[in-house]
Amino acid sequence: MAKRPATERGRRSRHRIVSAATEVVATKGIEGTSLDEVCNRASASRSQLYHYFDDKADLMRAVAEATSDVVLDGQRALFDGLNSWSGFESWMDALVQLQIELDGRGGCPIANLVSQLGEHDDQIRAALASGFDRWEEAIRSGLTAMVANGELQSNTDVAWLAASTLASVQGGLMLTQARRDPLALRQALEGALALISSFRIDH
Amino acid sequence: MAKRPATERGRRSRHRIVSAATEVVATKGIEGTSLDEVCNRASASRSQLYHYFDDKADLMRAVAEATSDVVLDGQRALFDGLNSWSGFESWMDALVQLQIELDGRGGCPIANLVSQLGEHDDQIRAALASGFDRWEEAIRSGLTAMVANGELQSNTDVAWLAASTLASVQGGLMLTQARRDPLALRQALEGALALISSFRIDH
DNA sequence: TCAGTTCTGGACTTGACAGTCCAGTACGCG
DNA sequence: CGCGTACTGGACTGTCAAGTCCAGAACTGA
Repeated sequence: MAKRPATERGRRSRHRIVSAATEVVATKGIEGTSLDEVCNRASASRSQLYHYFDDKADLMRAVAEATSDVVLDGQRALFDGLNSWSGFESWMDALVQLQIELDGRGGCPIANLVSQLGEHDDQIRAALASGFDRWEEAIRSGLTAMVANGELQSNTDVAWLAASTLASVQGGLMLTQARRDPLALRQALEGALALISSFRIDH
Repeated sequence: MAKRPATERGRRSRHRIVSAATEVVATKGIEGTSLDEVCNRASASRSQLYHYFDDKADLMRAVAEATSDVVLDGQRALFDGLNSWSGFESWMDALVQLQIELDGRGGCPIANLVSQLGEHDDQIRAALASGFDRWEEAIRSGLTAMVANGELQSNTDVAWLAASTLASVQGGLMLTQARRDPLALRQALEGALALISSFRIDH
């Protein structure tokens, strides 16, 4: 049975393993990740890994949560600006800019895990879905603020608009990954922005 | 070296293998697919497989092409109707309906392969990208027809609108797969439809 | 019919990986 | 200090998958 670490040293060991596994999985996928490689990268041994995790699937659950956290934490500052039109523009520009720097490689780490799981592990799927939920919630709360401060019409269906916007992000990333061309993401986000703008109030 | 089949029997054998592999990959993913299982399902032996394909990666290239074909052929009839507003509605309804029947499972088979490959095999990636290109082209050509027959404004940027629409489809499928809830796809497609409708000409 | 090619069967080799085991070391606490 | 618990090292095992090999069957065309 997997043990929660009880000491500071144990916590650090577990964290090293999860971080290493998250990195390897991000580049090689779940099935392509061997526990040997994780252990090497984490400077840990097999028994340490099996001390903290039941098996590979258990480790992958931790990886799924860590991946969601990394993706969302990386946008935290931008999320805070989503309560204005220019904040949305900044957020989307940053997403496109990142893809340009990555040369269209990688896609969305959360989405990659969803695809790789297939319909295999329901717990992991739920963890990833919760990552999407938090992402959508950040968008929705920004839109709600824009309704409140009079930038968007008061009858705007923010839940729907947030869901649709996140879908544009995800689809744009997928197409960009397939084509190695950030243009697809840009087009998708311009679409999302145009849709939001149709609810804008002119001043 | 992989041989193209020279006889009818050979063509049938090769086709059986590709079809079996495509099915297995669709449910278990690339890494989760063993050649033994493919051979069993195709009622073929290992040497048959290696007679027609260099190695697993070579087989997966064929699977990627077959997967794109299956996905696009399944929408062929609906694509033909994309030259009208109601055709778009029918197409999107069919996509949502399919996800309802599948209980939100599976996602887009092309997208799944893109994610699973990571940045591993460039030939396969290109084959999948070409699948997306054909898909986008079908949408674009429908939009172009709608401009021509006066349903959309003549200055509509159909290339952008098609790209954005396909992104909504893909993102909607991804979120639906993660959440096991077709609502996400519906919301995404309603967003895409609302964007298209903003270029509509009232009659 | 008969030679040459295409195709097929399945055993075999090799390597990699998940998971086990147990002995040993560090740490916390009385 | 010394006892018990938390943690660590790394060798070991069993399983499974990719890819090889070669003999033999089926087909083709003359």
